[in-house]
Amino acid sequence: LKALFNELEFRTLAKRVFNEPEDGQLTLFEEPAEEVEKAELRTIRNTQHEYLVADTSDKIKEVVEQLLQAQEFCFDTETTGTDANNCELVGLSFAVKPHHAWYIPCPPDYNQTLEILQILKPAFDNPGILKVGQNMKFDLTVLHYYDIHPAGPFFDTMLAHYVLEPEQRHNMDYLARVYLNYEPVSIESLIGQKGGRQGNMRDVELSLIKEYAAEDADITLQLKHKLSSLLPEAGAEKLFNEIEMPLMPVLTSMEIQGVKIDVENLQQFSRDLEKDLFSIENEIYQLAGERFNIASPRQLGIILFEKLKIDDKPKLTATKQYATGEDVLEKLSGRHPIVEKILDYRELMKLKSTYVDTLPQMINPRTGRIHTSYNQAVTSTGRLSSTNPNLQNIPVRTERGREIRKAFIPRNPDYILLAADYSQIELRIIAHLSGDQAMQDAFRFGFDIHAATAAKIFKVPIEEVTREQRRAAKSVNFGIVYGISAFGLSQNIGISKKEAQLIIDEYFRQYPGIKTYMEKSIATARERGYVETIMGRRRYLPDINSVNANMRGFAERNAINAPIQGSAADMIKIAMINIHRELRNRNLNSWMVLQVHDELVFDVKRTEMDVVKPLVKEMMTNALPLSIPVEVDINTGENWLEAH
DNA sequence: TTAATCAGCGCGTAC
DNA sequence: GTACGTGCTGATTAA
Repeated sequence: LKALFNELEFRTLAKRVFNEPEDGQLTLFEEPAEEVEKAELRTIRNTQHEYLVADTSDKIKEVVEQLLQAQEFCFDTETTGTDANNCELVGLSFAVKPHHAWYIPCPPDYNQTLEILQILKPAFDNPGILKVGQNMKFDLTVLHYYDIHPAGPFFDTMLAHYVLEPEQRHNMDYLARVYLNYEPVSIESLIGQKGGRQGNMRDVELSLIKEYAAEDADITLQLKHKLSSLLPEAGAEKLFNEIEMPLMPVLTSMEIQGVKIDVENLQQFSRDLEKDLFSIENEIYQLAGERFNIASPRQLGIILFEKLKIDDKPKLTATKQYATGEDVLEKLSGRHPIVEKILDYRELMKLKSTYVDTLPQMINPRTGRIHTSYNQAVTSTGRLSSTNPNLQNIPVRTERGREIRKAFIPRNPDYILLAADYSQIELRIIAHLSGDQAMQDAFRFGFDIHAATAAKIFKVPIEEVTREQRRAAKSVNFGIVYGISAFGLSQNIGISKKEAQLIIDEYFRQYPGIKTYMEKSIATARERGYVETIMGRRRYLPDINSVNANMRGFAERNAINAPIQGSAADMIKIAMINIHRELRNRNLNSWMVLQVHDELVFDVKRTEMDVVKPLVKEMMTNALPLSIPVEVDINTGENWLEAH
């Protein structure tokens, strides 16, 4: 089993950026500094507390009485693993006031645990009580399998901190150190270090697990009080209460539903890929004159650039290896027939190892479906992310890649998939935020925006735009969304930096409002230290005044990109909340199952399609009205590709 | 000494 | 611009 603390450990090391302006407290997370700080942190050993075990039905009833009298209670689940859709409940902890908490152990016998939870149910069901927790999606999912479906309102400390400090980390241990100067009992002290044969919560002695679990509920409740007082001054209350908190149970539902996969189809595809890979592999060995590991960039680089010498001044990577990325190989594809074979090999290998062979292994034995995990507190812009597996990067671009989308199917023959996606949402948001007349007109007239842009920057009538011109214009529009640099654009469409700059200059002449808006975004970041989305989601940009031009440039592109990408995220989140509410209020048997940034996928009961399709379209279109039209493309199909 | 594990990196997928 | 996963590789840790 993996360490349970992974449940809350979301950020990669590389993502840690510590630029806390106010008090500098947050700089204590470099490992050595952490050791120094440890001495000053309070712990369970030097902090007064009363943590009680409730292990009889009478004692549990007493707990419920206390919960029902409270305005809010905090709860936490202890489980046998980190996969909420496939683990067992080991115990629950509750807190209603600081330094006091109860722990209720749950036996391995499912029915006995069900009985315990039935006693607790009135507290969970009561909509007059605020339920507090840390990463509550996990707990709600676990409880779902025990027939407990807690009613809101909710307060998730992880999400509260996410709206306050989106770039920081949000796990409980971190929050406890920063906001309470407290270091909680580590999970490792209970179940051992991560790497080796880590133990199981089920096997931890009651007295130990009680202290750990009760402390979690206690600390989380204390954090709630700190964080809730910080929300108003950060202008984050509305975002928290009207978007992130209501979205949390929606994501819980989506994860629980999961999506069905056509395993036979994938297995056949895997055999096809294997055959093709085998022959490509042998062709490569023939052309190279020797066998080597094609999947090793290092070995491949040596073959291409030292043995075959297909380039006399090969590009190098950060670590001085030969660069063999797709863009590099693409440029060399005329030099030697091996290059195209390598590109083919790469594509097929990627599909096979990342998707075709992996997805079937991710099927949950309990449900027979795939349950991704949406992370609601990881991106600095407000987007969601998806892991285990990541269902937000399923291929769509290439012919063979699209085969994988065909394997996403409805749950049973009574169902059909519905996919709805926003058309050009980020460009529309720029048009809205900037007020640029020309771009607004293009959307109001319903033009193909890339063709319209091409017509403008190449000064030709829109009907005479060539495919090449449209392609270039599309890249420029993409670049605009990302906070364009001449370098980035030149890389993208394979022209010189100078030519790219000319195109950008012309773009800004044609869309002057866009240029002004970008300058304004950067100015705002300089003045206030942050930029924000339509819903007031902030992104702090401490590097905006950096003396380092690279860092400053990066911050400036973020100042442009964050409100755009983030406002699109706000919009689809609002749509998701509204759609989910309507589907459930009407007791429909159709379900939202996937979100891919600008797209929602539903598993729809065929008999309900007449209701669901217009509902989805309406709710997405009007989630966050803009000064220009919002368009939603919507389709149905027997698989995700067909519906797309 | 050897085997297992970890972490960083190159790469490639999505929007 | 925002993410996540896989495989390779060299370094570190455990047996």
